[in-house]
Amino acid sequence: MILSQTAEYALQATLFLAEVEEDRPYRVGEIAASMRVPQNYLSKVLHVLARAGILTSLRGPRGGFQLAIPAEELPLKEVVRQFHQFTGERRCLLGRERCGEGEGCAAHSRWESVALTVEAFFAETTVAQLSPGRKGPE
Amino acid sequence: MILSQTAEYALQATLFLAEVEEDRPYRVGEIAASMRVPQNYLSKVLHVLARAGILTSLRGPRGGFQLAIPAEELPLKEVVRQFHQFTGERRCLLGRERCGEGEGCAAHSRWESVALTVEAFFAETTVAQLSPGRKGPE
DNA sequence: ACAATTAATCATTTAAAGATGATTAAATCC
DNA sequence: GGATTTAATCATCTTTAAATGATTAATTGT
Repeated sequence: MILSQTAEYALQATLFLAEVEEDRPYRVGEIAASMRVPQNYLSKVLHVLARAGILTSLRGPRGGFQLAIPAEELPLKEVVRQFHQFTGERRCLLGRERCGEGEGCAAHSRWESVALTVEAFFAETTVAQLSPGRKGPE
Repeated sequence: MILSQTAEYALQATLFLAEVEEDRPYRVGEIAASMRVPQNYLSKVLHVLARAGILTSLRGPRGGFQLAIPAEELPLKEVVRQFHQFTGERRCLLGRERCGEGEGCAAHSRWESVALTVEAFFAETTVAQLSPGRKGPE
C-alpha cells in the first residue's frame, strides 16, 4: 500500500463530491454510506479537508460538504498531503543523510527519479482526471 | 514514506552485510550498533531474512549473519517482500474493484504505469547496485 | 563436561492508526 | 423561541507496528 487508509478515504470522498450530480452540500452520512466506511471517522477526515480549504462545510439542515475548489484545479497531492508525508526531502531510500560519501550511486539516482515520478503523478493529476463518470468538459 | 520501518531495517542490514569487508558472520549486536537500531528488534527482522534464505545464521561464538546470496544476484524486492505487501494486484489507486465501470480512466492507466515503475525498481535493482562502497567488480 | 557466546524465542510494553459511541454547537425550519 | 438537523468535538476502544527485556537453545572453545 502506498497510501494510508485515511488518505485513501480522503481521496475517495473528494472524488465522490466531484462526481456528484446535484449542486448542494452532501451529508457525511450519505458519503460514508456510499463509500461504506465508518461515518464518524470520515467526519474527522472531511473536517481536515475543510480546514485546509479543499471542502466547504455547512452545519444544520441542508448542511454537509461540498468541493471548495473545482475538481479540474484540484491536484490529488493537495488532498493526500493533509494525511501523507511525501518523501520529497528524502534523498535516500534508506534514510541515510549522506549517501555513499559524496559520490552517490547509480541506484540512488535511479530511486530519486522513481520517487519523483510518484510525486509528479500526485502533483499533476487532478481529481477531475480521476473521475471518469463526470459530466462537463474534460 | 514508501517503506515501513521494518522493511527499511531489513534493507539497511542486508546492505551492511553486502558492504562488509571480512568474510565472516556478523553479530546482530554489531549490525544494530552500526545502524543504530534496537538489537532485539533487528534480531527478529534478520531471523525472517534467514528463514527466507536470504541470510545464513549461525549461533554460538563466531556466530552471526551472512549473505546467503551474492549481492549482485539479490534484488531489493526479495528483501522488502518479506515485510511489505507490494501493490501488484491493486488495479486501482483507490482500491475499488471496478474502475469506471469497464471503461477506466486516463488517470488510472497513468497510475498503473507509475506503480509498475516503482515495482520495477525494486525488482530490477540489486543490493550490490545500492552499495557504492563495495570492492569487487560492478 | 563446562563456561561462554550467540541467535532464537517468549512475554510484555509503547505508540500510532483506525474505529466507535456519545455529546456539543451551529444552522435551519416552523 | 423551540425543535430538528447536521457538523464538530470529546472520550474511549481496538488493532497493528515498533520496541523492550528476559529467557532458552544451539554452538564453540577450553
